Amino acid sequence: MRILYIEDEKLLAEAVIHLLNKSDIMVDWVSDGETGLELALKSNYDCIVLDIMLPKLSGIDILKTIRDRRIKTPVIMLSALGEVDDKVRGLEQGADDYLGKPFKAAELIARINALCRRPPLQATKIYTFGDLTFDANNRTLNGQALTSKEADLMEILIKNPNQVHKKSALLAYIWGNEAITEDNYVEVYISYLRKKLRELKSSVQIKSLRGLGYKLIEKQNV
Amino acid sequence: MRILYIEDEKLLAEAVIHLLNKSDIMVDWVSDGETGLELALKSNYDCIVLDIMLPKLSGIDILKTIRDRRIKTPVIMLSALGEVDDKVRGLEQGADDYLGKPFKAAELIARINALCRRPPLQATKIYTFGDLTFDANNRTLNGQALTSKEADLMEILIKNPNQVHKKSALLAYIWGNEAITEDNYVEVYISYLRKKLRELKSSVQIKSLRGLGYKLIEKQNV
DNA sequence: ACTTTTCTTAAAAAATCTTAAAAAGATTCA
DNA sequence: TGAATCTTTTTAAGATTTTTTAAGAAAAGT
Repeated sequence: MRILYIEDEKLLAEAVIHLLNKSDIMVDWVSDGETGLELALKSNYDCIVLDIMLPKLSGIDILKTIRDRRIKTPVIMLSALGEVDDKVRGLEQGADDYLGKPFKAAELIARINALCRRPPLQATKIYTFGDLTFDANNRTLNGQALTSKEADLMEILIKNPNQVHKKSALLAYIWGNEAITEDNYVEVYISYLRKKLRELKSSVQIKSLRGLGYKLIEKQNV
Repeated sequence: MRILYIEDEKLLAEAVIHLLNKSDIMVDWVSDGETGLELALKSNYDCIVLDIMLPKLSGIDILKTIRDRRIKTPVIMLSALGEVDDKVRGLEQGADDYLGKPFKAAELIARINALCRRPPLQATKIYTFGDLTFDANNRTLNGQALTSKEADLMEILIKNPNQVHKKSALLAYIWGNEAITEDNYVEVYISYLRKKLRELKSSVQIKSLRGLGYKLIEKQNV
């Protein structure tokens, strides 16, 4: 999602942009009305967040112009609390929502999401191999819950089954290459996973290759 | 829509009422401050239009009293043009809008409509999952009132049940990650919600995924 | 047979979760 | 205004689960 944010207070803008980015909202920020209007007319945003007090061209004027041009992008107006006339004029002019300053970023995010009707999306990360289904979001293996480290390990193995994963690579990936020399971490968790595979009576197993590493295979294969 | 109109100039009032009625706005008119205040406190209007110069009790006093009583009905103040002090005082006291006399009825109608227009966010937001019904407008869960933080949390969970919500995400969403590092807030409120779910004897429960977050599930599921 | 590597497990340590309850802050009502 | 009540924030003491550690058993290679 991409929004246009027209705001002249630099510090506020930076803070807000940072938080919006964290919520997967890309922000184009401009600090004066003229540039803002130009972008609003030219580009295709999912939403426009518009401060009312702006240099060169007021938020109300921008709103009026884009609505005159039949651009229906949702607009959220911002203004200092108490500037009642602005609020009224904004809504009359076709703003979709209004937020008084100061506001919580969380509320702005909620309103942007509400206006854009974007269901908070989460990529489904589900992998299968043989009779195994690993759900990386829920950290379950055929429904059975895994701990985080177990899940980390299973995710690597099942993403590339039938392929050897070096112990050092697994270690680096899961424990972060903090100069840990303890291969035993990996061995312990491989052991835990094997136990769970046995419990599930899976046809899949973890094969170890001495001196090399591990790979996920189906029992009949070698 | 029904409004209260407090105005001592009979001729003006009659003209205005006539025009408002034409726009489907029902008007209760009183001509003195005391009666006006009484009605404002007792009845439930969509909006109050309040002249400042009134016999017995001034508009400002009325406004102050009803705001002290936490009545949030939108108020539009009227006063002779140029009485800037009145305007300022009115807005300070919590008026939502201000109109100088003489005014055009059309403008008053526009402002009444603007103030009473429900922001698009408040469209009925009712979510259900299992035997739960959460009303995000009233912030009730199966009729039981939730506090605002509880409601924030429940709203996220029930919007996407059976899906893991990371603790950091919940924190960011509800507390607006303002440098708060206390994950414990989320834990505390999860605990409150669980207690209420128990009280409701709901078949829905909040499952925690250690190190990940929480999700709403039906008891039989895993 | 001997060395090295890997496997398994128990239990210690650390991290995380759950609750209760105190403290602080708001709101309501007389 | 001030007492009473409700809500939110903070703190903290267990529970519970996960991770780490460590040591002996098993397997593989030479």
